[in-house]
Amino acid sequence: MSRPSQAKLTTSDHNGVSVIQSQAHATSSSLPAAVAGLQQVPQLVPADPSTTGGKALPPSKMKKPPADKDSDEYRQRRERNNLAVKKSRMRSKQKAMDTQQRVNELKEENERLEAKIKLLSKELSVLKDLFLEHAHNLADNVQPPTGADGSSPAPNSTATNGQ
Amino acid sequence: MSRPSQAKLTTSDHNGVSVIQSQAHATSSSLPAAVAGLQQVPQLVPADPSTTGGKALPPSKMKKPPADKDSDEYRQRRERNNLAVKKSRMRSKQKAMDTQQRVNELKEENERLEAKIKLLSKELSVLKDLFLEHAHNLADNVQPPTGADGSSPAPNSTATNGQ
DNA sequence: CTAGATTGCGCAATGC
DNA sequence: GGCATTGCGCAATCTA
Repeated sequence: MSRPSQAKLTTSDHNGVSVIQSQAHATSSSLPAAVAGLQQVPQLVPADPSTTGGKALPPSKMKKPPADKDSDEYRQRRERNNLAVKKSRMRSKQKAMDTQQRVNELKEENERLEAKIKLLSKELSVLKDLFLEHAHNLADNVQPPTGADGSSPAPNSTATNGQ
Repeated sequence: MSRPSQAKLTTSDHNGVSVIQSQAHATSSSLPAAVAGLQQVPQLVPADPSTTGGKALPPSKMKKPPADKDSDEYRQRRERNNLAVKKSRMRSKQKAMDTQQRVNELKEENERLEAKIKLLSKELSVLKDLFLEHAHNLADNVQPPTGADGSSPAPNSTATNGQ
């Protein structure tokens, strides 16, 4: 033993062990040649396969051998996983950046649209004013100083604007 | 010696060593009581401080002691860092989610704006049509079957639409 | 210089 | 059985 490994009260139920690493994670592989001593692998595995119960092992319920650290298989799996992890993380980061970019684009577009709205609104108001003026002119022309007739004044319409 | 630690050709110049861990990263601390044997710490540090050159060590250029694994200080630092890391990652994730949210909001707003533009455009076209109609009516009224007068027709204005 | 914040990386559990 | 994701710890670096 080397560490107390006190009871874990946290939700984290990881294993909490690591050993040496340091290898070139290239596709190639330079396996360790010779290592002297030092190999604390909690080797708490059964001896023979029949320990599982001798049955046909339905859903397969057995303790996994703590992954033989020196196994060739193990190193291979690790390397593959490391690669996958790197890939996944890169994509994740890329996605984040893309999202950020999207935000910027959308913001720009928004401004564009708002500007257009402003312009259209202005145009509309101008046209409406023209209309009103016209109406007044008409009213003044149609009812010249001929006399006082009880005709109702020009009907105005000023309710066409909705937020 | 414990591990080959082969020459690192990769850009990564990490250290590449880890040992056992597993501790509750709570604010409290339950220090390890007793640990037996097992302590492979590559203790390749100078003996006395004068090794640095005996000078006043300007930019301070000395190899860091590989962090005594069992040191109390060490564990404390690690724990703090682990906490910081967790915090940082949480914030990072949160930020990512916020950004995503922002995208959704902006998209909605965009649709809203586009709808408004559509509406305004329609209103505008209606008004313009009304105008044209009016102009025609005027033309028909101002120039009744009285004869051919060389008056220029109603000045139309149809160039007010941008983009 | 000390301490937290970031970041790259490997490990292991788990999802698919 | 294999890649993809994800939480986590370590160490180097950045930053305050």
